Amino acid sequence: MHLLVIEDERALCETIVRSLRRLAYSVDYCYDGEKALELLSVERYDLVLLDLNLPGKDGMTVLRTLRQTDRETRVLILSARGEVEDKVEGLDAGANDYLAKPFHLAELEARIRSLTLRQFTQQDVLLSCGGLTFDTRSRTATVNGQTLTLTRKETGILEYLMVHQGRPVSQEELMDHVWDNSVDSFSNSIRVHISALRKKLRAVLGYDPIRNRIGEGYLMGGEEE
Amino acid sequence: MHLLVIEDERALCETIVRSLRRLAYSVDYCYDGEKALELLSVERYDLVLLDLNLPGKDGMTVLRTLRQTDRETRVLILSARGEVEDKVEGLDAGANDYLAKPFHLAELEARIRSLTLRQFTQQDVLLSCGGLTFDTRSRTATVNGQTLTLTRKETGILEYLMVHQGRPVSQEELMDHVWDNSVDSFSNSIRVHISALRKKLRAVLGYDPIRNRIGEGYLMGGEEE
DNA sequence: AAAACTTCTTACCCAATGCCAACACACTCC
DNA sequence: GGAGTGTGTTGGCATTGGGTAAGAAGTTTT
Repeated sequence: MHLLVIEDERALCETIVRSLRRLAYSVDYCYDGEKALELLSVERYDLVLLDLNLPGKDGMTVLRTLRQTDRETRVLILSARGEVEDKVEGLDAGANDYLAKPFHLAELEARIRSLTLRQFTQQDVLLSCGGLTFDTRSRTATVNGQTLTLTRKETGILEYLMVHQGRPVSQEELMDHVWDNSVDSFSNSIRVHISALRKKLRAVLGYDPIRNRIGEGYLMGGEEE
Repeated sequence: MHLLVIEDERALCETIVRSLRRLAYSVDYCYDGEKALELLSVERYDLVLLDLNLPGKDGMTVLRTLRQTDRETRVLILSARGEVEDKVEGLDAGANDYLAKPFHLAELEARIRSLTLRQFTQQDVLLSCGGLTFDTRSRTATVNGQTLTLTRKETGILEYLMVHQGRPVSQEELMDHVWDNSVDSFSNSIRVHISALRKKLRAVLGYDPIRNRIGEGYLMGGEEE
């Protein structure tokens, strides 16, 4: 874990840094806002401990500037100002926590643990193949920025094929994964949907990215020809 | 946003619930730990406000039990016990924040915003999409300065869609997050509220910012076509 | 307790979607 | 080449999902 401590009271700063380093965190620190922004623009921190009363650019300015470009880095405000309005302002400006001075190191450390533990974040997974891109979060397919309008089944088929790129997928397998309730497999509805999907893809891509291997199934990706 | 308040002091519980509902949150509540665990095993909440001093199973037990199976749901502890050791214990047991009583509603609300919003979205207090802005602080929607008058459900739906911009949100998901008590999903009340919301938005924006993808859900933001 | 507003239910409409049948095509094996 | 099997395409039709209006049933406000 890489932390940054921004605190102009040297003694306090050193106390914090020392105790965090003892806990095996990797800690940078600085005493003013300018330096802080400089560090923040170069390094990537997991968590920033930010004092509000800083010489030069004050803490709120640092926070707002940071948040213009970076929403991800966690920020814990440390401030002598413990009024409700200050807390509300700090949190609404994008801080993840607000601890009023004076505080106990034990509490600070507990809050740091809580903030650095958080796993996630669910980022969009982009599948791509040829000029085709599929965003699994918004469940849309795009070809150089242009969104395709696909029906539900078409979307489901395309997603499944793109997830399993390079491997032939049998009709039966598609039935099982794209259809809710196993329908009788004598129907040719899959072929109908594949057909519609191909038509749309061909219209935009200029070629058909879905290949068929007789008896095996449908296949996207894999080697080129 | 779907919240659960667990607090045995009836008066306080009601105060909190009422003030949150006024902000158009969907709020469930209960007075003891057993009931809480029951609710938590059935419903899916965005955030849980947890008192520690509960009859029956106490708050820490509830938290630990929850965390055995669910690391995702956010928990904010509200406690009369403000000692450092209590805070450390609560946070280390998996709470995401700890607020000592007595507290100001304004601070509670700010911390709720911090915990519910930043989990999903990159944005802070103001969510925007098209010409539409949603202020998560006052929980009101505006179009170039003009405030829309929305009902509670409309506000809840709009907020949820705006927080999850770029992703289709199913009717079922809306049911879970905007409605307090799960209603049978055969009802089309969602469609009715969506219809009303769209009418209001259309009147002011001149277009409908809510798109529908049949079988998938409703969608705001994302690319244009 | 009436008034005003919000929410839910019912009912009906329309359009998007998926299914089927029928047929065309391609490949393989003889 | 012909028979057989697997696949592609099309258009019609039934179904489903979603939109809206109107009124009933709750809520909150006055």
